[in-house]
Amino acid sequence: MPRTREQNRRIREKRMDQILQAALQVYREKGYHGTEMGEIARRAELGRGLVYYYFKDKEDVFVTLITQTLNGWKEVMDGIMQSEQTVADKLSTALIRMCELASENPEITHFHQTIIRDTHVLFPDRYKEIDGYYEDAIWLPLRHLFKKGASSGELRVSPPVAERFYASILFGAVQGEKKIDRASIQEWVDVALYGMIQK
Amino acid sequence: MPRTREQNRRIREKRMDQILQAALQVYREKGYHGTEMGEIARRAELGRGLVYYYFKDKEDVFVTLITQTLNGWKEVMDGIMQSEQTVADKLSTALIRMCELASENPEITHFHQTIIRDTHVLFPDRYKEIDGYYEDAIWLPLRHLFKKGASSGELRVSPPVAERFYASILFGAVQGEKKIDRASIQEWVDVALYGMIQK
Amino acid sequence: MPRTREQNRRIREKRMDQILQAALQVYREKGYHGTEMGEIARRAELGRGLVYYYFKDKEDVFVTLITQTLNGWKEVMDGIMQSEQTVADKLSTALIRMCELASENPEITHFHQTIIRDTHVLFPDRYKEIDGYYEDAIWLPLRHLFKKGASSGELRVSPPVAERFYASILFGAVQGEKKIDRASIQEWVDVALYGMIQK
Amino acid sequence: MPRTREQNRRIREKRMDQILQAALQVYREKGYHGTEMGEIARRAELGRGLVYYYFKDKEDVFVTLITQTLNGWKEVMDGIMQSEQTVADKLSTALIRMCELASENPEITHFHQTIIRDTHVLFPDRYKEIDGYYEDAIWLPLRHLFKKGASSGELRVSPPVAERFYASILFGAVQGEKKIDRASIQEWVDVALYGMIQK
DNA sequence: GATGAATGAGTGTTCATTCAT
DNA sequence: CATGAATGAACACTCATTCAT
Repeated sequence: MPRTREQNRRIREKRMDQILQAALQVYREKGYHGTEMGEIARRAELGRGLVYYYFKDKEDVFVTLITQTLNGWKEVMDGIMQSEQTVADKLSTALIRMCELASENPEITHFHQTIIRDTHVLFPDRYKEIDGYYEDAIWLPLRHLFKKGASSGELRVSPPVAERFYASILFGAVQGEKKIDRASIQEWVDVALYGMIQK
Repeated sequence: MPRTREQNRRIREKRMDQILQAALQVYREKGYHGTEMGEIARRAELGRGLVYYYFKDKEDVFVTLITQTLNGWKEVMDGIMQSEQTVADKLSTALIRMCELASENPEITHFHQTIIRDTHVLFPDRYKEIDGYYEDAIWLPLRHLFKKGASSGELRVSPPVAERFYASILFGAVQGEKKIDRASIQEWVDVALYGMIQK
Repeated sequence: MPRTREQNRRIREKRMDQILQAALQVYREKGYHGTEMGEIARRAELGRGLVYYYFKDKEDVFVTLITQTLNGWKEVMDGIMQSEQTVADKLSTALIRMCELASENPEITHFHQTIIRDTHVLFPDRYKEIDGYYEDAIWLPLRHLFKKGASSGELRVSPPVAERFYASILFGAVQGEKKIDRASIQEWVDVALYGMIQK
Repeated sequence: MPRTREQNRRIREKRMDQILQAALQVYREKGYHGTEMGEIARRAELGRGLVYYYFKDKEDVFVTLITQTLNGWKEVMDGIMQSEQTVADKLSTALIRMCELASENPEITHFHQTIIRDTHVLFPDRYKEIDGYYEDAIWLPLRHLFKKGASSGELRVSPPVAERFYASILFGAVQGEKKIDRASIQEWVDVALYGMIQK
C-alpha cells in the first residue's frame, strides 16, 4: 500500500529541513565552497542523492536557505511597520528586534551576513532576484521610515546615510564569532540611535 | 650578459606587484574561489608558472596582499596615536583617515572587508597569524583608546561595545558596490561619534 | 474483494503497453541514454516503482519493445514467403510491405533503425540474442530469396551485395525526421529494383 | 628557457590528434555515452585534465572529430564537382570515391554514420550547425546534380528520391562491422545506379 | 627569470535501481 | 498491484600545482 499524500508531505518537509540545517552547519564551518554536497548529506544522515531529490543543486539549497529565513524576518518587519509608533520608535523597535533575532540565531545571521556579500559571485544569474528579497523584506520598509523621519525632522541624517548607518549597526550586531549578548543589545541600540536621532 | 642584482630586484618588485594587482582585480569580480591562478597570470600578462616563482601558492598571493596593505595602514594609525590629541579627537581623526583611505582605495577595502570574514575558512593554518596582523595594525591601538576614553569618561560606552561599534562604522563606509563619497565622510563620522561621545 | 485472474491479466497488459509506449515516445526525443526510467513512469502516468514491477530493468523495457514489434514483422514476412510469386515479385512485395509498415509506424521504425546499430553497445550480454531475432524475422527469409534469385539469374548481384543493398533501401525509407510518404513508396522501390539511371 | 612558439604549436597539434584518435577508438567500442573522458585520456596516454586543456568538453571533442573529417570530404566532393563530366558520371565518381573513403576509414565512417543520427539528442544546441556542415560538404553539391540530372533526363527519379536513395547507398557501404571491400565497390555502385533486377 | 604543457585529486550532479509502506 | 522516497555508483569537469624546456 503506498504512503498517503499527507505522509509523503510530512516526510518531504522533514527531509528538506534536515538538509537545510545540515547545510547551515557546514557552511558555518567551511564557507560556501568548502561545503560539499556529500558533507551536507552525511550531516543530515541521508544519502547523497536525496539532497538532489529535494533541491535542484547546491545553489538551490542555499538560495532556499536565504529566502526561507527572509520570509520570517519580513513578517517581523511588517508587524513593526504596521504598528502605531513614531518613526524613531519604529526604527528603535526594528533594530532591537532584528538584533534579538540575530542574537538568538547566530548561525543563520552569520550565514546571511556572509552570503549576502557574495551573492553576485556565487549566483550570478539569480543575484538580482535575491537582492530583491532582501529589499522587500528589510530595506524597502526601512527606507520608507528614513524618508519620513528626515522630512519630519525626527532624523538628523539624510536617508542614504541613515540607511548605510542602520545597515552597519545591524551587521555589527554579529561579528565573526562574537554575537552580541542579549543584555548588551539595549546599549548597542542606544549608541546607534543617539547619534542618529535629533535631540 | 647577466642582469645586475639591482636590475633583478627591480624586475622582482615589478612582477610581484603586477601579480598582486591582477589578483586584486579578479578577486573583486569573482571572489576567492572564483579567482584562478591562471586568470591571475593572464591579467598580469605573465606566464602561469611565474606566479609560482614569486609566490609559494594561491594562499601566499592573498596573504601577501593582506599584509602589504596592513603595513600602510599601520603607519597611518601609529602616526595618529603618537599625536597630541584627546581620545575623542584621535578616534575621530582615525575614523576619518580610515574612511578616506577606504574611499580612495575601494578595491583593496572591499578585499579586506570580505576576506577578513573568511580567513579561518580560507587559511585555516594561518588565520591566527593573519588576525594578529589586523590586531597589531588597527585594533590594539584603538582598544587602548577605548579603554582610556572609558575610564576618563570621554566615551559613554564600554570598551567592548565601543570596539564593535567602531568596527561597524568602519565596515559600513564601504558597502558592496557603494563606497562613501569624500563629501559625506564628515557626516558619516559625525553620526557615528555623536552617539558614541559623551556630551 | 480481490481482483479476478482475468482482471489482473488485463491490467497487466494495459500497464505494460502504457510503459512501452511511453518508452518509445521518450526514446524518440532523447535517445536511449536520455530516456530516464522516471520519465517513462511519468509519461505512462504510473509510479516509478511500477515500471520495475513489470520489467526487470531498463534493458528489459527496450528489448521487449524490440521483440514485440519483430513478432509482427515476422508474420508479414512469413506470409509473403509462403505466397506463390517469383523471387523478384516476392522481393518487391516484401520491400513495399516493409516500407508501408515503416511509413505507418515511423516511431517504431525510427526506434529499430537507431537501436539496431547500438545493440552491442547497449546490451552487450544480449546482443547476439537480439540480432538473432532480426535474423529470424527478416534476414533469413530474404537471404533465401537472394540465393535463389542469384542462381536462377533473376538477380544481377551476388547474394551478399543484394542483402546489403536491400537493407540500405529498407533503412533509407525512413531517414531521420523524413519518412517516405505512401505515394512515393512505389517510386522508391522501383529505383531500388531498377536502378537510378535511365538506360 | 621557455619552448618556442613553434615547438608549442607542434606539441598542441600532436596532442589534439592523439586525443581525437583515442576518442574515435573508444567510441567505436562503447558509443558516445560509453566513452568516458578518462578512458580517452588513458588511451591517448595522457593525463585526464589534458583532454580538457585542449577541448572544452566531451561535446567539443566529438564535434571537432565531425568537422575535421568533413573538411577532408568536402575537398574531395568539390574536386569532383568542378571536373568535366556528365551528371551521371559525377554521381558515379562521387559514389565510388565516397565508398572508397568509407572503406579506407571504417572507423571514422562508422563514427559519422552513427553520430549523425544522434546529433540532435547529443548536441541539442549545436545540431543545426553540425547538420549545416554535412549539408555544405556533401548534400548541397549532390542536390545540385540531382536537379540537373532530373531536368536533363539523365536521372529517372525525382531529386528528393534521388537524394534519399544516394544517402541510403552511401550509408549502406559500411554497415555495422561489415565494411564493403574494395573489390566489391564497383558492383555496389553498379547496383545502385542500374538497379538490382536484371532486365 | 620565464613559459605553458601536463597532472590528478576533488567535487557537483545524474540516474538506474531498491524498498518501506 | 502501486507509490515515491531513498540510495550510491559512476562520470563530467575544474583548478591548484608541477616541471621540462
